[in-house]
Amino acid sequence: MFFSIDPNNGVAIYEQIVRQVTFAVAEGTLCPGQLLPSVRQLGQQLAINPNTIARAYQQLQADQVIETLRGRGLAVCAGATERCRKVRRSLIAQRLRSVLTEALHGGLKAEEIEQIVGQQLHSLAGSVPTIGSAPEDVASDDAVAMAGE
Amino acid sequence: MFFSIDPNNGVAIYEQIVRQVTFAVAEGTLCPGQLLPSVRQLGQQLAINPNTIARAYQQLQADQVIETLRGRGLAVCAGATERCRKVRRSLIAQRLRSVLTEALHGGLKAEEIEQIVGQQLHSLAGSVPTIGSAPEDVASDDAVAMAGE
Amino acid sequence: MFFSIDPNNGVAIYEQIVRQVTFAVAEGTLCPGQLLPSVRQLGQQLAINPNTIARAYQQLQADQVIETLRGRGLAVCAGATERCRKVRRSLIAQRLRSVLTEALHGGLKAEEIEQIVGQQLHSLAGSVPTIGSAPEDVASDDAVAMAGE
Amino acid sequence: MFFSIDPNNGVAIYEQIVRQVTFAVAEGTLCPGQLLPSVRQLGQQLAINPNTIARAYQQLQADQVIETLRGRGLAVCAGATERCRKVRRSLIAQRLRSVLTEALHGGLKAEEIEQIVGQQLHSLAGSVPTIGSAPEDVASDDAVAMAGE
DNA sequence: GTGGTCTAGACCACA
DNA sequence: GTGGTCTAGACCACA
Repeated sequence: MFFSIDPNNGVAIYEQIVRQVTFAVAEGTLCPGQLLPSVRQLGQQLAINPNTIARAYQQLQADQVIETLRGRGLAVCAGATERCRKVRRSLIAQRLRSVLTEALHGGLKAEEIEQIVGQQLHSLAGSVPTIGSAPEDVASDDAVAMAGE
Repeated sequence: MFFSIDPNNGVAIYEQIVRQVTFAVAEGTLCPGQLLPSVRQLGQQLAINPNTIARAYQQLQADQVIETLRGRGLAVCAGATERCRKVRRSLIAQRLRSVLTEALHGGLKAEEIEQIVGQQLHSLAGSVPTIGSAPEDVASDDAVAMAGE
Repeated sequence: MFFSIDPNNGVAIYEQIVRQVTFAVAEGTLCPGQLLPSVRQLGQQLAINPNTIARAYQQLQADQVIETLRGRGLAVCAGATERCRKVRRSLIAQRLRSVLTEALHGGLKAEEIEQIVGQQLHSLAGSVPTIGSAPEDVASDDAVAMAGE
Repeated sequence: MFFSIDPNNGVAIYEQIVRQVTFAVAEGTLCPGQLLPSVRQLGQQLAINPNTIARAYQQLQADQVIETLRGRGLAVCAGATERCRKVRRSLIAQRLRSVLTEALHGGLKAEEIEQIVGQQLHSLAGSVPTIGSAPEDVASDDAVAMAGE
């Protein structure tokens, strides 16, 4: 499990961790029953205060993505994979809609936007380590939510 | 000039104003020499504290998008249109890249992402009154979210 | 709004605050739209660190009991009264069941327990300031649980 | 002697063990002189770390419920039955009063609470293996407290 | 003034 | 060793 945290991108650090864990579970990089890195360990690895990690883990517990095994650590919940897949799609769709709205609102034309998207997907596709992503349920948009903003 | 501010989308309010003014200039809704609404007036219109508006205007001055006309208010700078066009594309591209990176990183496949983008552009294209915009988010995608940006 | 916090009763302080706010909303002592005491103010009043208050308020936000009014404070959500009534009953029923189970399990007879309950209700009824409690929905047991004990 | 431990009910595990042993002695399931299961044995039976069992046994010794028989293990003290009866009633009464106070404080009416108690006693009475409970001394409330929650 | 986030460091229950 | 909770103090955006 790798994290890439950017403390200055406007998204709270704990939130970035929540999203990345959620995505890792959705993708199968983290499987039900598997232990997460400990609060202290991950804090050290990311050079982030353990309390911040703990806060992310707290939210992931509220989201029923992970659960505590007393004295042993935090493990991915049973059934979390499915839940995280839905949440992942919802989170991405939400951010996308926000950007697309701004772009259209700002006067960019749909074709132009699609072109930018296409370009970026191509240039990113190579560099992003797309670990054999499990097949996705393309069905409903933004089905569920683990916790409201 | 219409603004649509979402206090809960993670982007600071003053930043949203900066972006929307920039986009309006890029688009030609606001032309060089044209006066902006006063801090108080806009504050009242958006039901936002004037301090927040003032802060946005400060940054727009620093960005050389607007300038003070002594005793008359703030007006769009000469040459701002061109500058804002570049900035607009850059701002959008930047946000897009950020979302796309997260999506790919999170295991979504490029095709899937393009599909979501296509869907959303279609559903938004109708509702977003490009130029002289007004009503916002019509579609009901993304019911809830676990954690918004 | 009065709080009575016992730092040593085994229930986390922030949890006690969450419960008491929830109950106050259920009871109508706190009404939708009403502002809560500020984090710093309540912290001082209870001689508790403001961060602990903030944590309670965070959970109450996740529970959709309160919401932030940017820069102004935290206010009770619309619709929270109904929600809190259900939660209140559920929280009490949950604790009661836990005690009753222990009592029966430990060999006390049902009659004996009911007698103790009756005695205590009588002796407590006088001292507890039961502010005209709104009528209760006696429907389903343990409907929801916003916050487990 | 059977234990039912709930790791998530807010009461520390060692505390649950202390209470259940106390209750078993009160009830006569455990009699003076009788040996308790060893730390290791009980730890294995409950899938709990032996350290936790040991801590519970330590407290039971401090409470004069059990004592070490050199080389043979831990046995119920003489006179413990009587003592545990009082403690049992006190512990239950204490927890009950705590819940009832919260309930009244939270605006539930006495009738409503008694109704919930009645319902739950009926539904639990069947499932809880009430081992021939010894007659109880219904005298004083909250006589002693060996171990606070 | 308000809440939101983060750091640093402490103590507890449990393994 | 593990997570959970709490304190103390800082900086930020917003009113």
